[in-house]
Amino acid sequence: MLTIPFIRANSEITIQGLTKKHVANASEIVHQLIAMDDQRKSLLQQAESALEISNAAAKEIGSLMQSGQKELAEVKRAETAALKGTIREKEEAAKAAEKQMLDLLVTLPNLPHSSVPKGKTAEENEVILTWGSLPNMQVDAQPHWDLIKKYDIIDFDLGNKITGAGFPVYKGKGARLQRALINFFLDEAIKVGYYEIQPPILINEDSGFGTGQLPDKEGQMYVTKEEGLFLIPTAEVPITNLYRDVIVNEKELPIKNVGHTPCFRREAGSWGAHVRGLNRLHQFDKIEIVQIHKPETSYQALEEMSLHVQGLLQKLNLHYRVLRLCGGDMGFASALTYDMEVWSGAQNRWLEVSSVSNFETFQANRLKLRTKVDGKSILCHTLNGSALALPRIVAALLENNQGPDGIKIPEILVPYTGFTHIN
RNA sequence: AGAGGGGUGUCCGAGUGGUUUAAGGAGCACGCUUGGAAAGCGUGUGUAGGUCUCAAGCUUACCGAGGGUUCGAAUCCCUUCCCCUCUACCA
Repeated sequence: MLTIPFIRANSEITIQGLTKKHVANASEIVHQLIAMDDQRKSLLQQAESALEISNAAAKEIGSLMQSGQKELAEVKRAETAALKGTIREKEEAAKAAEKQMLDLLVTLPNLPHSSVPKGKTAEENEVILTWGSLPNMQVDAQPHWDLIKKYDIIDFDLGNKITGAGFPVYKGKGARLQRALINFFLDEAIKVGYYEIQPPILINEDSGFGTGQLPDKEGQMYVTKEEGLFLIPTAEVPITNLYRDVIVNEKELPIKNVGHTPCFRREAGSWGAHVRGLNRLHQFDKIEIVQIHKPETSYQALEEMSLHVQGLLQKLNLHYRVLRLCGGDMGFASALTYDMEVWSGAQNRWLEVSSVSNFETFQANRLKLRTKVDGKSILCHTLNGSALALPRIVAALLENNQGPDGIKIPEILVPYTGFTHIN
């Protein structure tokens, strides 16, 4: 969430930023917000000055009662009783004005970083680097949805039976490959200083608000019927919310956390030709890295996180590219996002496997996540990234490494899997 | 899940309708003292909003959260969350 003082002081920058993110009527909205804030302030002042009078009178009545001057106290009481209505009225009006303003404010996305390219669709994302080269594919190379059947390692039909579409069952070497990837990714993160967290995978409404899923995107999350808890769409939500309503000691920054969780996405309405097999699921596993920084170090951290993710892909010897997302393709809360895509040899297309973002103060403002610098409390910057999401990595590994003697496991994973081939 | 007891500032802890402007203690910071330190003494010590050119000051809210009663609520009432003890259940 953007802050009102920022918007007031930088209304032109705000309008330009929102326009880059393709918010319609940005200028109108910004001016409306400022007017609403003026209204809120004025009402608040009126309520507070009435309260001040009433507080003073109450105190006076108190001391009159104590000294036995009951009659004088009664007179005073009758006088102040009349104030009650005014106070209530003004307070309610101020609260309503504030709510109206916040309701509008929460609908605004974060402002993009200056390096974010203009553009509306995924085609306009900027490719900033490509690593490796196209895998040598045999002529009859099969897509992963055929390979998983051939080797009986991932079973969609069983998933359909026990749950529904998009909930695969991993079996035998398929299950062990999952476990190997999870441990590999966690170990690599821990090696470079991340602290492992195992969070709950159900979260409450406050947490959903804190990281920007609520209000608005509840349609993308599963909810429990009795408690109204949400199944997490990513570990970002619980791990970042660990710091909700926290003033972090400056010395503890930066904070670097990593966690593995299953992720649940309803993906309502997004099924189609390009989402076969492991390309898009309702439940999948992901290792997420989360960092909390002082403002001046967050962009350096973003680059470091991007390099960490790239290092994982290089160790797995996957041909990949890095994109800088354009204004229209970026997430709601992000100021700058890099997407990593791996080449899927049999589908002949790039698959997004990671998204690394700096949210600057956007989440921190919702979370009330602050630190103190020179005695003043300031909002922290939050960042996160997938390092990595499993299904599309599995898809690419299966497709790119298939051969006559089965699927070759990348060397670095063999100590984790305990086998060299799936066959 | 049932019965009972709780939730107060950085921490401990007092406080059941009116100088509470949240006592007292500890911690922390600064100062005095000291050869240096400790002890001692003194001062300060939260968050958010408003007012203000800045600062100071003034002011409003905050005693788990939300609502209510009252001229006045940490204190009374309602709702809700969390913690502890016992019982039940369970991995």
